[in-house]
Amino acid sequence: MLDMKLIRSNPDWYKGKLAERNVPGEVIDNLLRKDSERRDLIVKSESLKAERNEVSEKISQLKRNKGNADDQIQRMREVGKEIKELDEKLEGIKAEQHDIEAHLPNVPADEVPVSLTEEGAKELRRIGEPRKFDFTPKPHWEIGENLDILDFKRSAKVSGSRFVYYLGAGAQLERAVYNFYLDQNTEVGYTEVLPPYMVNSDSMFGTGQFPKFLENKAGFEIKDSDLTMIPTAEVPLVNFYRDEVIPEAKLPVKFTALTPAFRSEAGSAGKDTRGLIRLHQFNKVEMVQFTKPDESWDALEEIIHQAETLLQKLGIPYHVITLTSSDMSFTAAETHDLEVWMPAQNRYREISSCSNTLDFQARRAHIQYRDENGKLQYVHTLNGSGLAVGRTVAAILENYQNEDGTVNVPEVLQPYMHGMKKIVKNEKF
RNA sequence: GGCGAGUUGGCAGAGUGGUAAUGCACCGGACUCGAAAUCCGGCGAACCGGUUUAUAGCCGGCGCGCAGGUUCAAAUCCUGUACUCGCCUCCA
Repeated sequence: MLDMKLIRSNPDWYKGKLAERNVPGEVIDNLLRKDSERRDLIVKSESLKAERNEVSEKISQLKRNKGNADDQIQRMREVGKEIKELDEKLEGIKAEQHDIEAHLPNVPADEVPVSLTEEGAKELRRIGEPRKFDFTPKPHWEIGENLDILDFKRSAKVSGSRFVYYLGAGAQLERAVYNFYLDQNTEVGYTEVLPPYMVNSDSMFGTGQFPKFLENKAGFEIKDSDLTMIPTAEVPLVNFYRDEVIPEAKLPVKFTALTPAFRSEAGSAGKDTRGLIRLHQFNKVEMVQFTKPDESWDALEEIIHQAETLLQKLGIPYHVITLTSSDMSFTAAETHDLEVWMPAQNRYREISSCSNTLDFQARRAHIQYRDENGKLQYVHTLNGSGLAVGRTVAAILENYQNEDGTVNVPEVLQPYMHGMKKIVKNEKF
């Protein structure tokens, strides 16, 4: 949520910035109109309420002295009616204003490339040489199916498209990857969390998924309940402190969690229909930080660095890009994606998204801290994948494949695989 | 799933229709070399609006889990709902 007071005092600046994210200027004009209408109503209603309080006090005195207050009561009956009418109108305007505010995305930071499409993302650096193959590298789903460590046919039967069974060494590899990630993240100061996988709609609003998520049918809501399957661990991690004041001494708070992420992938029909890239359910290790306002940009660098370290230890080539103003998630002020090299597709694919939301989520979720002057301030929240697990497995299968169809296990994962150095065909299934 | 109790300021805790006691804590002052104790005064949360250069001050609104209702007036009455605790039932 953006600060209404700031929009009120710098409307043109906000119009310009939000135009970079495809928000028409009329939306801001409309918002300002609602805002001033709302405040007019407040003034009217509150002055009547002040009068009512005053007269009620008199009525109370008269009654105590056994006087007659019929005139005043008659008058207050009218005033009461007027107040009710004004307040009903006010509620309507408030709801309309809130609806507009709830749909306004965060303002892009200065470094963000301005573009109304995803074209124009800035490449910051490229790390690791893509391997030269002396055979044609296979896509990961072929490798996985040939080795009998991935089964997309049976998942389709049991659940539908965009699900998968990992089997044997495949399941073990997935587990090795996320255990490696969790160990690495906790080693640099993140507290491991195992959060709920379903959250209520206040939480979904707090991190900025709702209301748009509902309109786009992007998530999986549980019928006849207020619960939604989490689309990312960011939701339960950030909302951990919703409606709370975090003691200053605790900041920065750093959480990491492994959770499944559930996404409907509405609107991506036909895209990445095969393999592990785009599933309704996938595992992800997430990092979340709560910081003081002046520390969040450093924290973003720290998160990206940690995500990069993971890929470097795995030995997978990647690059880091800055997303364009309109490609960022709704809540982000700036987002850097890590994309890993996928030999079979001959391109980089997203494996991590690291964002600073500044106080955008903190405002929605009411997460504050008390500064050295005792004043309440919104914290800044950040999130970054560290990393997507399924996509990591896909990247390992493709980058570490051998001509005979086997796959080498990256060295750092071998201890997590009971020393297994190579994945060979599993005949059991 | 059933029954019962609870939800009031940082904490504790009164208040069953007349507009939020009190204690601890906290802040200011007195006393003191200083502190403790004592005394005096203040403060009670966030939040919203008006005034203002001001996130200062002042004024007002709101405020007793949340949402409605009754009333001139609601922490108090009514309805719904969330959460917490206890007992029962069920269950990995």
